[in-house]
Amino acid sequence: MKTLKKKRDFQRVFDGGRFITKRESPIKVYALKEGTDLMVGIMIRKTVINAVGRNYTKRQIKAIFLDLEKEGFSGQYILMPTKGFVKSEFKEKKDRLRRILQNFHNKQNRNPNHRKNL
RNA sequence: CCAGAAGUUUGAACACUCGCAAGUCCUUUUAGGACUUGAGGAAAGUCCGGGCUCCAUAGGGCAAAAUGCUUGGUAACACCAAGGCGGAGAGAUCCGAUGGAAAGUGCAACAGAAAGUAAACCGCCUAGAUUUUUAAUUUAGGUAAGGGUGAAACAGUGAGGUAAGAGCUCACUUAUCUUGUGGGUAACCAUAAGGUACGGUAAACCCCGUUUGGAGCAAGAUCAUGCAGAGAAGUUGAGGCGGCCCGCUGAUUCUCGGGUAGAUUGCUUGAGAUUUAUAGUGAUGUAAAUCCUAGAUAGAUGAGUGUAGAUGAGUGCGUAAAGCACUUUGAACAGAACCCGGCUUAUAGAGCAUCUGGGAGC
RNA sequence: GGGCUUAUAGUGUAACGGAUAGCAUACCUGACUUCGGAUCAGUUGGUAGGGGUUCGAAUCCUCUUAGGCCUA
Repeated sequence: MKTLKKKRDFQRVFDGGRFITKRESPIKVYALKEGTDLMVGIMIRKTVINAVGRNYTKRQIKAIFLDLEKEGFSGQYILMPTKGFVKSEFKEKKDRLRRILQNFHNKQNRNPNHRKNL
């Protein structure tokens, strides 16, 4: 797992990718299916929580994505957590993120077949 | 035992799995392995003061700003200690931007007669006039003792004195000034004599004393990468010393357009830490020994699970308190970014030692 | 890193240290109307939070909180 650091990395994801979560979801995820590596960028607003909390969520998300990498996920993601996500438990966070990524991957794999059938 | 006051220390343990940064070593070679180390008392706010770097070795004047009892401490301070004075409290103790109002200017709503070189509303007294004549009205004076207003009204009490009164006089008291004496380094305190009764506000302007050159690690130094030049001013002094003038310096500077934006250093050995001795009421100083203890760069220093578990809540036993058992909950404020000394603000809980008042027992 | 500045009713704004903190609009109540709007009458609601100076503070000083702007 690697982290997105430079401004141009973020810009590339924003240009090529799209939102894969619903509007009322507590965490917003921007995704781009590209390459075999798993890359994550994290954006937390200053108004959401103080510096200690921001670092804490960042570490938790890193730990979650390390596990997800072992399960075989790939792609480039930008995460934007809100207050609801930050205050939830570790297990909730992990389940939610895994579900989001699974949905995204299933759609990516299914869509070409779907078109052929039509 | 209850109620308070003030100080200081600490501020989340163990095991397993996975993972981050720096350094050292090893293997193989630019990846992997082993070992060691890795966030606070406030790292925060950025409110003061310094170090360090560049600009004159940081110079003079004006302006501006800060500060304001005394002595000491310190690299320095708007910090700290001890003391003086004033205020709060029954006390331990706490609070104080605490120089000058007799250099000048201003301000004081409402109320009140009057808010400052003054003042007569009611009242008191004297004289005259009129009338309804031991009284009332009115005119001219005297009067700050009494009333009422206000946050604040030119000293308080008593006696004498007087037409009535008044520091007008006297005694004691209060405040303050001058001089002397004694104590204290000093702020100041005590006391004697003589004078005075001169209001408040400077966190209003102001006056007086003291202090302050500017910029900030994106300071500054070095190496790479990249591009395209054009115009204007300038040794008859551009620009700089970021408020202005003097003074100093002495060749580049400005505008438009184009281009690159990576790395090294500064960077952690320091007004350092710990222990002991010693000087001092204390802040703090001195000496010796030992130790080296984060240096990231969108920002590392951890994540999960389990054990144990402060505290809170509930239930049961118990007359009640204390206590015991079971269930559940599962730990405050907060993240270094050049470095130090303070201040301020946030902070669950735990420990240590001290003082005051009250109650009960011996 | 270094400076400056703001906070007044739901909203937009006034206010010399002395007011019961003003004005507009919105909200609410009543009248008018068959009903609604417009109109008329009336009510509610506020100095960002602590502490100090002063007889008296929205105003002066100071700390905190939340914004905004300039600059390197």
